[in-house]
Amino acid sequence: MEAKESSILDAAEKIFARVGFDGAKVSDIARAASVAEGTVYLYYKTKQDLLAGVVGRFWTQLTLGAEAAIEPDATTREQLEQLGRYHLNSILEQFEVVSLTYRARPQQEQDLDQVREYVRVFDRIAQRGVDRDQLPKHTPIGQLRDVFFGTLEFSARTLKLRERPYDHSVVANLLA
Amino acid sequence: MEAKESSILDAAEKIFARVGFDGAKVSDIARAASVAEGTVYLYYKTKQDLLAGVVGRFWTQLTLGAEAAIEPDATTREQLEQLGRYHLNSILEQFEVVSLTYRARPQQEQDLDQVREYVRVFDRIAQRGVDRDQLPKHTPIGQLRDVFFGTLEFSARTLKLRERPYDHSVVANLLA
DNA sequence: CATTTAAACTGAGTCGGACTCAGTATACGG
DNA sequence: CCGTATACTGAGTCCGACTCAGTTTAAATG
Repeated sequence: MEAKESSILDAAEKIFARVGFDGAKVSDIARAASVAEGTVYLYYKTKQDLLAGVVGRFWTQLTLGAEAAIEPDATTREQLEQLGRYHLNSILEQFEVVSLTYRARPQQEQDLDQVREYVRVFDRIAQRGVDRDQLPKHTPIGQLRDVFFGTLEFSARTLKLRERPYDHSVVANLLA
Repeated sequence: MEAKESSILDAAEKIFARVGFDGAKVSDIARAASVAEGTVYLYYKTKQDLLAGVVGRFWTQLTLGAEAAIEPDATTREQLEQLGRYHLNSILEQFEVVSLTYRARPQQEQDLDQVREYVRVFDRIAQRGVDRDQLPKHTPIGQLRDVFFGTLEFSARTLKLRERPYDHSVVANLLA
């Protein structure tokens, strides 16, 4: 990815986050990226495509951050707590960008590949937990994953909508 | 709500569900409702407003259905299973309409009032469970609610995106 | 009933913003 | 340098959300 393209993505992310997908004009994004409107369309076929680019990059970076936040030598339980805290903190801090994910096209497989990649971080921790007998032999990892991310995502939305301060006990309680 | 208005909502729901919010033209919705385009705007200020109408009605009906699906004399545990099954079945069956909820404006308080009303069905069951000693005295109902709906919502998305058949064990396992 | 007045409805026209593409600038090999 | 390809530009096109002057329907009054 060359400089011009990520400059477009930067501008798009900033403006989408500020005024939302519908409120953003491609012409404004182009100006913020110091580029002509037509240039945006050289890199992204449509505005919707540009959104997919922003969202994809975000989740890719989140995956990298998550992997960095997990201590390889910690117990499975500790690792899950680390991931949970990292996840909740991240989506609360960057709630506007996360919200843009809902505007991606779920029927377009490719649009959500990076989200799947991110979710696999959980799967790897859990699988390793089973392998080294820190989780029961037949733990239903898929269902556990749904509980984990589902709860955190729903909690985050609730917290944001109510403007309540973040209750740090959520992660700890969830694992109990 | 007079006949013309619900005819507009019916048409909008059908077309939004089929082609999505962006793919739907107000003129098509108007024709499907046997009404002029301008008439739609007498009832709803904007297309976004029309969406809020569709989504609001959906959740209101879901609340009624949920209340009907719960046996007043059952144990708390049974009631939660009933609600869980009803919820998961409903959102899987009407996934397209549920998805429209994500296009509502979360910052507009009023847009999500009916969703909050629906969620309160859970709170009432849990509160009653505490009152009649079927749940521990200091059960954190709010967090339990996040786990409950969060997990089901995330599971439903996972199931839909993977086109897997619905695994009925999710609800049972969740409560265990 | 006829008549006035208000309310509901209509759809051709306006307007804004996503997207196009003919033309211009820049890079690069010979 | 020149020729050619590649990157970029932004004025113009097109489409669909939204408006509003005009028309129809309904209600109120005598």
